[in-house]
Amino acid sequence: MRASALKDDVSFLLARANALSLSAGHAALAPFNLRVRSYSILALVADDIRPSQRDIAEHLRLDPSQVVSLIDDLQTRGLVKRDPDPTDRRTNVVVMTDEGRELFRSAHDAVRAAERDLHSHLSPDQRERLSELLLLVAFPD
Amino acid sequence: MRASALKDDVSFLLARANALSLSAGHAALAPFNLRVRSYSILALVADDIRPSQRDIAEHLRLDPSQVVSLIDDLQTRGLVKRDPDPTDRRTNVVVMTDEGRELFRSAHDAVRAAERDLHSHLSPDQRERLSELLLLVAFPD
DNA sequence: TATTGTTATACTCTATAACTATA
DNA sequence: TATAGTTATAGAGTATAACAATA
Repeated sequence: MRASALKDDVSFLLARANALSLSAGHAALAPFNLRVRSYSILALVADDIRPSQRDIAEHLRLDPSQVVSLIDDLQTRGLVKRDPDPTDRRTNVVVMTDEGRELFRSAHDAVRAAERDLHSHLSPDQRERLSELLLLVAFPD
Repeated sequence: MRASALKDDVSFLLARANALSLSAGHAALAPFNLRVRSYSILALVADDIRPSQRDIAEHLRLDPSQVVSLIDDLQTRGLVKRDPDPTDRRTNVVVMTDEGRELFRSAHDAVRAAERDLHSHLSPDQRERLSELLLLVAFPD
């Protein structure tokens, strides 16, 4: 069964690997009341890049309209806030609050632990190479 | 932006790579009136493994109840059919029809072409290694 | 008792179009 | 004329529980 036409199909392997990773991620994030997508936004904002909602949408491959409600939720919970961009009154810049930073730190640890667990059968070298190759595929530019 | 906390996060890269691959896949499959999931079922059935619906569900990480409606659709279109398993009257074995085989062949070509295009910036060696590593991650057993 | 396929339901995610305020 | 954010809506994907037939 493993040796089906799909087994050398990179798209299929990608889909299955991602499904496993998503499950593990959601399980790890549940205690923090975060989903993978809200966690990703926190991660993006955590670096003090001050991204606009548009930046977030593009980097996370989300529609701008989805970002609205995700940020709404995070803002309601006091984890991020919207700052007006002084140079363009149309755009909001998303920044992290102290509570957000703290929650993200714990969530980040949990995610890393889950990931380490999920890939425990890979050698450090294999993990490294996987990461490099995936970066190429995820950001082909 | 590319250099955010997420860039060395395998889960994130996996998610983004999969999103790109899904888009390309859906675009390639649209002319055949297939979605990625129905295509995957065809691919699994195409090898004459005669999988049960349960087998399909497990291998594709779908809930058995989802498989029902996917097979319903494919069967209505005459692409697959359900054969009773002689050794266990509870289970259906899913097999391909001639039309199904023919459609799958064309769809398979289209998917391969799209995939080749999507990974055209990788060397053959990199593609090979990516495939091997993903197989390890997708099937950790 | 446990398992296969099935039905039903609710929730999340994804995709699209249209609107407003700014540029 | 184009872009950022927003609202609304519909469709696809996901998760769960319960049931009949069979093992």
